[in-house]
Amino acid sequence: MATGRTERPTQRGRGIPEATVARLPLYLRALSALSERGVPTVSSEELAAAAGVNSAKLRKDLSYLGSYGTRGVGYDVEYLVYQISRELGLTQDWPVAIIGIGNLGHALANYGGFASRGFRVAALLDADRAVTGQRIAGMAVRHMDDLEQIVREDHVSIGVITTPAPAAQEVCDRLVAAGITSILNFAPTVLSVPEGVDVRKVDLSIELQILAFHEQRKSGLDPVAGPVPGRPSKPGERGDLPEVMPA
Amino acid sequence: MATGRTERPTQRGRGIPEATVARLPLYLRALSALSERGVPTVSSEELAAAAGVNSAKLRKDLSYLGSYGTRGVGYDVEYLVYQISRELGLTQDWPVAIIGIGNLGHALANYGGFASRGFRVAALLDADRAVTGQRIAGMAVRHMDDLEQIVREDHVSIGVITTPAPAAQEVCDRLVAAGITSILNFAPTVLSVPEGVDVRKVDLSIELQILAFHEQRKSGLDPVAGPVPGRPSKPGERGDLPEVMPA
DNA sequence: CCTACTTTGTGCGTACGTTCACAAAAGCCT
DNA sequence: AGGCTTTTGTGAACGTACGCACAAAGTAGG
Ligand SMILES: NC(=O)c1ccc[n+]([C@@H]2O[C@H](COP(=O)([O-])OP(=O)(O)OC[C@H]3O[C@@H](n4cnc5c(N)ncnc54)[C@H](O)[C@@H]3O)[C@@H](O)[C@H]2O)c1
Ligand SMILES: NC(=O)c1ccc[n+]([C@@H]2O[C@H](COP(=O)([O-])OP(=O)(O)OC[C@H]3O[C@@H](n4cnc5c(N)ncnc54)[C@H](O)[C@@H]3O)[C@@H](O)[C@H]2O)c1
Repeated sequence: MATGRTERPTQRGRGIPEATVARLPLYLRALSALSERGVPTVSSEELAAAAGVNSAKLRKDLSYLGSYGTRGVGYDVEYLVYQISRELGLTQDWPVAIIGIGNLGHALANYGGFASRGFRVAALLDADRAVTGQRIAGMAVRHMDDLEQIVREDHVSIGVITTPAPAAQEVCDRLVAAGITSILNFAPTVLSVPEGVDVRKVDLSIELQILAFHEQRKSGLDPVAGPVPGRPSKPGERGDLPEVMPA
Repeated sequence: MATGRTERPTQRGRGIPEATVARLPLYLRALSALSERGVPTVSSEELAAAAGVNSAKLRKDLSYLGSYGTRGVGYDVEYLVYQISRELGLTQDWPVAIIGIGNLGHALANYGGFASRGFRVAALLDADRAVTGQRIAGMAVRHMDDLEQIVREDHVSIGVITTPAPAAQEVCDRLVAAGITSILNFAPTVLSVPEGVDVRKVDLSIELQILAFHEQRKSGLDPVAGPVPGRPSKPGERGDLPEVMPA
């Protein structure tokens, strides 16, 4: 999962738990599908199944938003779509800027799924003059020189970083300086940002490594005990590894 | 964060907490950078800073792997790189198949960062005959007809789904039937899989929605309270839609 | 109106994750 | 060798998350 530093001990007063916030989009998606099929109401059991979660969890999550269900009946689909959208801030428009129009930036720029939920690609930016000026998905790639102006004029508040890792921190700093307070980072680096700026990351490599970990477990063999690169080795050492044998 | 269904109550005995597993790749990346710079040892404080976590957490995480540090000194970089790699299963090769070579599949296929950690793109697959046969990154796109054979012959154990959402479950089922037990899903759908198969998802749209939620909070205004679409309302009816006015 | 049934909203026990804080271990210097 | 410094490894306290199970609230039918 791409988990970023959006975490806080959990907000005060009216705060919705972070774990819940992360699931709301899931519910919203399931509800949208129901809505399109013209389904008027849905029970927590059905909705939970569609979202792939436990129904008690779903009910608790929804209860943070308010008491929007009807006992004996379920939830009104349209009404709940609206409430969740509102809570997530999707009733307003969020202009997004994509920085680094290479392989990945290209794919994102061409991606239609963005617009669907109030996220609008407002600008594509790159530092390479061989790239700037190109038109992608009907939009000209602008040069990084124009960053500050673009952010200001288009009220961009979300930046997506798809530059190579070594450039990411620098780009991030510029985005922050330009006034952006939410960043989605695809570069495999830890970004450091001042208080008040949220960073979330999407890291393919980490996801694969987590899968590999479990895959290895499944294949029975414990973490391959093999020739170990000599321990830091003080004086004396135990040479080899644990040597766990699972029967 | 893309969080998938890799969760389990936590393994028995020798089990490493899921949260820890998710951070190991982060430590590994930081350590690799240190290793390249020729740094021989690192303290938990330094490594934690590089990975963007609390040092106590880092030490506890590492302690699950074993007692690999030296008090008063820190951790031997090379040794720790090896231990984490081994634990994650990166000392072996993981052939990966990418299914759905469109915008995103293309970008992934061209991406070099894969190979770096033992993940090898073994096959590119698509259902569209206009796509199959094309060469991408020196590799021919194969047709879905060959899926089972490819999985068998190349020992593919990890599948990456980059098809449109409506096709994802069907593709997933075929992957599972072919023997794949780890799936990374980029399509915005909940996949259902049998016990024993791990699915992790990467969902851009969810990440943006989480950012929007926090962004909205930061902009002061609570979730725009405005004229609400008439509550579900018993009998029939429900008024009209949102009509939010953000002042 | 009253009874039977459905489904929400939530209290509560449990498990999991994070952080503090410190004893114990190791190196270093005299 | 002993004392001083550094830094690990972990016990314990706290906070967050999960899911069961059930009362309360609603619908439906007579
Ligand atoms: N391609 C993938 O499938 C993939 C997958 C996972 C992660 N990533 C990560 O995403 C990032 C982009 O990957 P990619 O394959 O698109 O790389 P790429 O090299 O194709 O594209 C990077 C783009 O960023 C631009 N750039 C470089 N420095 C810049 C700067 N300082 N300011 C603005 N733009 C700058 C370059 O001109 C280039 O157009 C990398 O960090 C990569 O590790 C990519
Ligand atoms: N492009 C992005 O930046 C982006 C971002 C986030 C999520 N996604 C998601 O990733 C997925 C792919 O996006 P995309 O933009 O690459 O779409 P795309 O339409 O460009 O590519 C999809 C590819 O999948 C192939 N395909 C369709 N049905 C198939 C099947 N049954 N078996 C095998 N192959 C099949 C198609 O032939 C096509 O080549 C979508 O689910 C999308 O929502 C894309």
